[in-house]
Amino acid sequence: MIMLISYMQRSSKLLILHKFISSIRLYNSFASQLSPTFHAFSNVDSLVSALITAISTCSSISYCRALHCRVIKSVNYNHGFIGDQLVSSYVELGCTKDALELFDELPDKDLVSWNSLISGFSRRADLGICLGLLFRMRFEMGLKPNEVTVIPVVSACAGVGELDVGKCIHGIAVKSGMLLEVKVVNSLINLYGKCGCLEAACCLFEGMSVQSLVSWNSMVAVHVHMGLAEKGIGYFIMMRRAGINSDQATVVSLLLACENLGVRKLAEAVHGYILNGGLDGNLAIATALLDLYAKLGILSDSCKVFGEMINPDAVAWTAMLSSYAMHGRGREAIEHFELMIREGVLPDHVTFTHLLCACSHSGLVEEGKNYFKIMHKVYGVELRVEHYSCMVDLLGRSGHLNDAYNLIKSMPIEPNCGVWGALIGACRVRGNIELGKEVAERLFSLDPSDSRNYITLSNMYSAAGQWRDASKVRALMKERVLIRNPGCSYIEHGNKIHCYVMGDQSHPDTERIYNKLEELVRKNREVGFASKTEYVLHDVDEEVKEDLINKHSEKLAIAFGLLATNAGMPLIITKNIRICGDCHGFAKLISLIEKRPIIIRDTKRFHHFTNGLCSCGDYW
DNA sequence: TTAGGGTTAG
Repeated sequence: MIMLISYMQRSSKLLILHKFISSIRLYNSFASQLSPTFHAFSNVDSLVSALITAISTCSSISYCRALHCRVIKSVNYNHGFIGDQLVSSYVELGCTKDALELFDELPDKDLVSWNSLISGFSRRADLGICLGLLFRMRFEMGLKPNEVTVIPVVSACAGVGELDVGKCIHGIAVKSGMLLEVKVVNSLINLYGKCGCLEAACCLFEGMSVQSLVSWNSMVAVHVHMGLAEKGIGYFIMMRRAGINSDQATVVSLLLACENLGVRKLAEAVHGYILNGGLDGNLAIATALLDLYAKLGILSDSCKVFGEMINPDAVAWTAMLSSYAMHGRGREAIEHFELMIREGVLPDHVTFTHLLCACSHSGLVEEGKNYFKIMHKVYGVELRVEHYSCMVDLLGRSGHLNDAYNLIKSMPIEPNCGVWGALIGACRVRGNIELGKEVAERLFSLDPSDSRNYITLSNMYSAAGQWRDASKVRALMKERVLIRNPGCSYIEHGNKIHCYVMGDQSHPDTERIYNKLEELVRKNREVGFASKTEYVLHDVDEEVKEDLINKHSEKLAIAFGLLATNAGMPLIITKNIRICGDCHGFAKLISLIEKRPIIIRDTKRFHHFTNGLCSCGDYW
């Protein structure tokens, strides 16, 4: 209980809850907007029924207000629970203040009224309001929560990762004997799974007398969500063996598992499963598939899936926009966004995150600035911290470091690690050590455990030849027991993922790979390519530097790919960190000399190398 | 009750 109260005190949004609104709002100004069809009803019951249908399906705030006005004029809020329906629609449309004000005005609220409002705020992942309502319902009204109350509250806890609060609700559920209800257990499986307590999730699952399709789906989903794709697929197999038929939620989780594993063969198999089951018309599945193909490097397939969609929604449009952004197609991303607007689909905050990111990746500074300026004014989308991160990246990487810094200083919200991270990244690209050092200090205090901050600063010093400063940062890392993950490159071939680290000799074909690599290095030299040894961030002789750089993991993966696949076949390689500048130049030339398209994905984006050029236009 | 789009740094 103390835990719940402390959470409520932390949530400032609860202030809204305690505001008592006594006067009825003046909705009369909206009366004129009412559809004349409502005047035709002589019987009140039929009018209420028509109004309820209209309210539950209305998609605009102004129309909802107009309907509300009609309700005030003609009927009682309790008639057919029309008041509850209005409250639910206000929440769905994002008018949370209107919803809470109207809710307080409703004369006879029962358990269903409270539950439907809690459920609405749960869908908005607003745990603070959910808990506030739960308390008011329990202690002001004396109503005892039932399963329908508990499930959305648990779901909201899972949504925001509030495990401790979720555990309290779990306790309430146990005391009230709600654990016999399958849906309650399912919501708890989801809570524990999402919060990383897979053991607790499994324990609940095993303890169920009957597991429903949703219970199985939850087990697949939570494992995939935690990065354990193989285990998630394992649950899918067990589910099929238990004779449970999958549905769209299962398939979406399977697609996410494919993304997690990065295996194209598996993705194609799941795509076949989707086509066989006639599930390709499902929008959520098609969106997940589109996104998966983009993340596997096959943008043309993403475009194909998007082209076949009927009435794509904002999520589908955004997934396609993000795919263009990820592949460095800034201009196409902008065209796609403009088309989305012309088609009448409203963009949201995620759409703008990708749009700004697309501008940033392609160096479209003026376009990005313009979208940032109008996103709230024209489209009503609130500026979030991630939008600032994108803008800092856009300004900083294009060389306007001071503008980027000034933007951070002018932020009306607290800049987080993401924003400062974008700035330090730009400092590294632009070689501004002074500012980089200052930003690194901020990052060290904001999150001392993130090894990336130390590595970036150390690499900046190394690139400038300040070896002593670089080693000081490394020593600090060691002192704080922070580990650096080695850079590695992956390439899929023959139902296997082949992984290489720098200087790797573990592959059975090592000798052939190194011979091929030597040949490639020689060919590159013959056409005048000199190794960019400044990318070797170790204080060693020039000769050793050249030897080290020629054994980078992406070069080994390229050599293996050329040996293992037929002439002309594209090579798709994934890296766990950013591609190095020398390897970028190397891949460009190899794509020309060997006549091979090479696609390299680093942590987030793709570089498409064809005929000696890269899709990023060397802007990255 | 489960499921689709999330930027920025190694």
